[in-house]
Amino acid sequence: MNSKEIAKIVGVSRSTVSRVINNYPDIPEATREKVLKAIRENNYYPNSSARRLVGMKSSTLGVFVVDIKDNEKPHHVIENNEDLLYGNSYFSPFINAFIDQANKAQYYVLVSTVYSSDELWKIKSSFCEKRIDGGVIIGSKDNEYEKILEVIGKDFIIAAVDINVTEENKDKAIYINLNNYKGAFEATKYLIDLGHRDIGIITGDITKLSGSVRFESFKQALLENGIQLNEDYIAYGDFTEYSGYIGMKKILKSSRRPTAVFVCNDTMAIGAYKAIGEMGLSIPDDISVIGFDNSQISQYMYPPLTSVNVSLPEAAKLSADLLIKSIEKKELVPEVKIVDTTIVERASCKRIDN
Amino acid sequence: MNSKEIAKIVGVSRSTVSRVINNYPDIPEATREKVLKAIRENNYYPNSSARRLVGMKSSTLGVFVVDIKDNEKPHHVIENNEDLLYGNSYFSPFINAFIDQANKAQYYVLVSTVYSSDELWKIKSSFCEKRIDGGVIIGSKDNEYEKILEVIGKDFIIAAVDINVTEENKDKAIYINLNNYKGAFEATKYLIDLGHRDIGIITGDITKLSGSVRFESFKQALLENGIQLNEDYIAYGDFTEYSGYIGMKKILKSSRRPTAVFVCNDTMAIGAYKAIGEMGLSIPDDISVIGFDNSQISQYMYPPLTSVNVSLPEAAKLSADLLIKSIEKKELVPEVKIVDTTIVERASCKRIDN
DNA sequence: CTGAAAGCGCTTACAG
DNA sequence: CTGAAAGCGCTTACAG
Repeated sequence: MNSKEIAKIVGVSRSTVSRVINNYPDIPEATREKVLKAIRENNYYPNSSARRLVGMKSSTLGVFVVDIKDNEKPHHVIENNEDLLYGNSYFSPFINAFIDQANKAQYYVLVSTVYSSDELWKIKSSFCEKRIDGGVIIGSKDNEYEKILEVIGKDFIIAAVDINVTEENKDKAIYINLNNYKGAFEATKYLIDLGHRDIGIITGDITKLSGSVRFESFKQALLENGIQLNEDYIAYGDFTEYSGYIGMKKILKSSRRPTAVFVCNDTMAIGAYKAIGEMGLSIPDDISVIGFDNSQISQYMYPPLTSVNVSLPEAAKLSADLLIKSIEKKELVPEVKIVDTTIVERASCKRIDN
Repeated sequence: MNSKEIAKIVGVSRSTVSRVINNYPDIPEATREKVLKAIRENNYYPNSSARRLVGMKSSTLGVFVVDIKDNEKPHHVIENNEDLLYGNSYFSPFINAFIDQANKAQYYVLVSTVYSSDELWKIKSSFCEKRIDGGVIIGSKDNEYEKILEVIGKDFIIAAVDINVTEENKDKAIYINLNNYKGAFEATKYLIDLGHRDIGIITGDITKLSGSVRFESFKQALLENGIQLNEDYIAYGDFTEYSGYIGMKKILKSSRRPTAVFVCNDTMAIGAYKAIGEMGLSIPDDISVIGFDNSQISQYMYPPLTSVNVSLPEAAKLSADLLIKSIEKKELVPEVKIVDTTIVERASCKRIDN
């Protein structure tokens, strides 16, 4: 079944069929009705490839989940480790919300994963083969993102999440950033307000924007509150559960233990909990812990983890909306959006007296 | 940049360019090299729509996540409830593994969500508009699936997860089922072997295959072990956290409490844990709990939940592989595959003396 | 081994 | 208001 057959059935030309499908004005109601009826009765769906070929939009958005691990790490702590995306639930809320928002606007969503530099071609080919009208990149480090930008050129409608915006790149994409600075600052302030002075940190991957900003903000918050940062209280992690475990072990070995630790994401907090448990310490009595991301798991941890909520679903909806806005406008509308953060208090932090 | 331009640059015809792209034999190595070089240097990517239009495959697989809720339910227990897919992490491992497997075979993946019967068109149009070469449906109830089958006709390559295979439908799709019977049987047997005789159940949505089978299997296991099923110990849930909460409350009101409960999925177990906590009871000392799905959260619950593992990633990989097999063969190869289950022991069940 | 030509199914100026 | 025709970018018999 194609438009020609529909045309024959109704007794009009393909042009007319096309016009009613595309909602042209100036078509007599009677004709429109007849065509629509034939379409319905014959179960006709216009071929999407043919439409694209003549320059219509594909009504498809891409989401590229970049999760490149250059150096393999041991994962003793992780049970059931599958080591790939499906072992990492961090991106799922984003992907799911993005699909949902796109679908609402009648767009389809192509999802691709990039696990190594060799797979960057997936992003390029999706754009160059004209499979998508626009796409969002999430999970990439700044340097990877620069490489991607080079590769796909500047003629595409593209959005990036959690990427450092510079003079150089600011006109080349839509940027959705998380208010990491405020979130980390408030998390630190929260611990200080609870009376803590000996505060540690397990950082994220500081080659990612969210990793470096959370760390800087933590230091700034201590500084502004006249608190000395103890080098022993710093552990450099990489956002994985295992690094949280190792990091907390390291911190707990300090001659004088901190009374609170800011763990830069919830996944590392899981590892940190294990380390604390193994040392026979208890949360929050012996040590307070605050996480970041407010991931699904945080509410089920024991004790439930106080965490900084950054709404990935909100970031996803923003990405989809802005991408679609640019697509309908037929050109990239560069923009920078910041998704806000709030602290979700649970039971992992305790007030202490000095 | 198109194939014509490449042809001009190299000094051959478009036919020849096309032949090298599609790896035709009988092309002199010299010609092949020259064409490849021009393609590389000019950053040429064949237009996917044009290729599809002449009958090539789209190299795209669809995954349709069906999550239709006919009647809205209260969700008091759920914090941060967004009520949509991204509030439901159950499907994520499947989606992610499916994408991964498809990408490995050089296929793209289109993901769509269906939250109400009105949105069933998404499935139909993806197929009929020729956006995908094949697709898998997950999360649908048997009756919804039948409706989908009707709608999309029988000319497409389609797979379905967790659907009852009948004489009627068995030739119309590829079926990937979970070994719910064995899993539920072993879970029940596990409790019995631990010495439990007063065993309750919170069922899943028994209009879904996995819901009804797990329940039937539970009853059968009790029967074969000469244990009487107490009506007070049955709570009918629907796989949601809230129904687990309500279900456990109901069961705990029995004049004589059961010593163990089989909760038909982990999400409901979360609710059940809360109910048990609120009654001032402790797991597993006062009551043993076993879940189903071995979801990511189960290992972080307190105490960690013993659960039946069904590998959704494995089901996903199977779906992708079989779909691709049919596509390459250019016709549906109906098949039924069963994904196996195993019990993952953690700390929520205890041996008791009779 | 290779080119000219047809054709996939659509949309959109163009002309009336 | 509407039809005939061109053209989107590819692949594939067909003929040589």
